[in-house]
This record gives sequence, structure tokens and C-alpha cells, in this order.
Amino acid sequence: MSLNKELDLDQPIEDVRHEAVLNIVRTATVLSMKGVALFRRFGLTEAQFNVLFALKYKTRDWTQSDLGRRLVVTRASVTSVLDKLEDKGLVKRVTVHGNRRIYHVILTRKGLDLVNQVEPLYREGIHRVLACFDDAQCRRLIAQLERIRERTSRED
Amino acid sequence: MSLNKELDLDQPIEDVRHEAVLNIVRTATVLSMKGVALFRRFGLTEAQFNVLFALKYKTRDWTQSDLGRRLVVTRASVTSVLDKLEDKGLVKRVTVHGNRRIYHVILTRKGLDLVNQVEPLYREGIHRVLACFDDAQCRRLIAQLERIRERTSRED
DNA sequence: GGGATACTGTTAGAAGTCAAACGGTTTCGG
DNA sequence: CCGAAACCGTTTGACTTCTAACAGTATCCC
Repeated sequence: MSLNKELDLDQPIEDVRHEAVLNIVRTATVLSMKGVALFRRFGLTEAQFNVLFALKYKTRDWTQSDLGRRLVVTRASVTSVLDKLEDKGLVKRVTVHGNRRIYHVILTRKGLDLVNQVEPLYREGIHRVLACFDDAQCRRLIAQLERIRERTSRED
Repeated sequence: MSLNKELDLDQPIEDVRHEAVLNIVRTATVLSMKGVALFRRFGLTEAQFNVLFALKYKTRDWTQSDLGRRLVVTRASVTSVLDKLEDKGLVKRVTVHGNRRIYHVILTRKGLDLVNQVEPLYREGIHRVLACFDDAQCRRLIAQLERIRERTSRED
């Protein structure tokens, strides 16, 4: 449904670029809320799932800073989310010999089991939502979004 | 830049639909942060700007619930943002004769002046970011995103 | 009329986000 | 070798968001 209908706007958005931006943001929100509803069934928040999911697929040790770079959040945010996950016993901070500043973050057995339980439903949801797009269409969409990010980041 | 490079992933995302979803969310975040940086120069948060902007273009009186529907946030969120804006004198809650439950929300002179000051920079930013897209491309992108939202919302 | 129902705005509490500041550690350069 | 600079994780404080519950009003229907 168009944003004009969806938001029941008195007067339609006249600027097509503005409408495009609002559509991107709105779509991201809708997708995100879909995820939130799923994760919630497993007692997780979106941020918490993102951490577990990222940790599952890492191929080398990650510090909290690494995790922050990967998830594009600040170190402060990582600290707060890890505290919650550690309380639940899903994740562990491991001290590192030879560098007392950092921790390595690892999934516990319980954390791995949980992410393995959620992940198939997560992937399934994504495929349902994008079922009407073939691979080429997806790649075209991705390329467009990359171009937008490129222009947004450049000219800081 | 591709997400694989941008996030410096050890192993690339293999699922193109997953990559598409991550791209949408990431692009929305980048656009949003661009806005945050702009609004900040005027002492506003994104949520606060969104309220001012919506109020500027309303054509009839809006209650707080109306505003929530328009911005797709809960009534509780509206209350909290309006409290801040009212403290700054940018917005006013007006009691309504004949219905003691509701307020009508209006811009003050100061609020209108401020939004008029920010809006051109906001629009300019959007146009810079999407300058490489012609109108037809924008409309195609919008149509794609609408289809995704459609599928996401259906099958609640 | 009067009770049940629905709606409105607020509050409380949980969670995430960021920026900024701080204290410990490394690292680097002179 | 030692001070300066960089880095790392944490804390604090501000802000947004949500859900859930609440109290006050309106509305609807019998």
C-alpha cells in the first residue's frame, strides 16, 4: 500500500525523492517489527538476536569493539546488550592473555542452541517476505540501496 | 559500498534475500543518522522534527492519537515527545470544547519558525542523496518497497 | 437513564541508542 | 625509558520506543 494511503495523509507527498526516503525508512521499520515479534517468542530482543546471530558466524575471535563494528553500534551499546545476554547465560566474556583491556565474546552452548532454534524461522520469514522477488531483482534493489548509502556517506 | 565490505564480513552473505533485507535496514539507518546530525544543529531530535514537520502540513486539527497514527508511533511515545516540545515552547496542547478527553496539537509561532528554518536543509539533503535517481527510478524503487511491506503485513 | 464498552492521554518500567567522560592498558616516539 | 597518544570497556545521562495498566470521558445499547 502506498504511504499516502497507509498514513492516510491529507495531502499526498508531492516530492518523489522524499517519498522514496520515507518508503525506505518505513519498510525497514516494518521488517524490523516483524523480527521483533519473532524474537520475542524466544525471550529475545532484536539487538540480542543480532548479537547471537553475528557470533554464530564469526570465523575468528571478536572483541566487543569488533562486535560493535559488525553491528554498527557503539561500544556503549555493546556493553549494555552483552550484560543482558550474559545474565541469561547465552554469551560469555572471556579474558584474553596478553591484553588486559579486551574480552573475547563467545556463545555459550545455551546461546548456540537458542540461535539455532530461531534462525530457521528468521530465514523463512525473510524468504516469505521477498518471495515475489527473483535473485536478479534482489541484486538490483541491493545495488540501488548501495548507491544511496554511498551518496549519503560521501559528503559527510 | 557492499555490506560485505562495509561490515568487513569474514564470509560474504550467501543469501541474496537476506542481503536485501539487511540493505534496506542499513540504508534506513544511514539516512536516519544523516537526519539526526542535521536536526541536532537546531537542538532537535529526529522524533521532535517529525512532529513539527507533520504539524506544519496538517490541514485539519489533530489530536495526539492522530499524530501517533500519522507518525506510526504509540500514544505513549507521542506524549513523551510532546512534553519535550512543549517545554521548549515549540508546540501547544489546546483543550477542545465538547470533548474533555482530547487535546488538539498546534505549532507555536516559534515552532513554525524553527521548522521553516530546518525544512529547506532537510529537503536539500534528500535531493542530494537521491540526485542520481530520476523520477521514474524513484517510483520504481517505491513500488518495490510497497510490495515488500504488503507481503510483510499480510500473513500478520 | 444507566451500565458496558470503547477511546484518550498519562504513567511506569524495560530496553536500546547515542555522546561524553573516565580509568585502565597498550603502543608509539623521542 | 618514559611521557603522549591511542585504544578498550564501562558508566552516566538524555532520548526514543514499546507494552501494560490506569483514570477519566464518550458512546452505545438495552
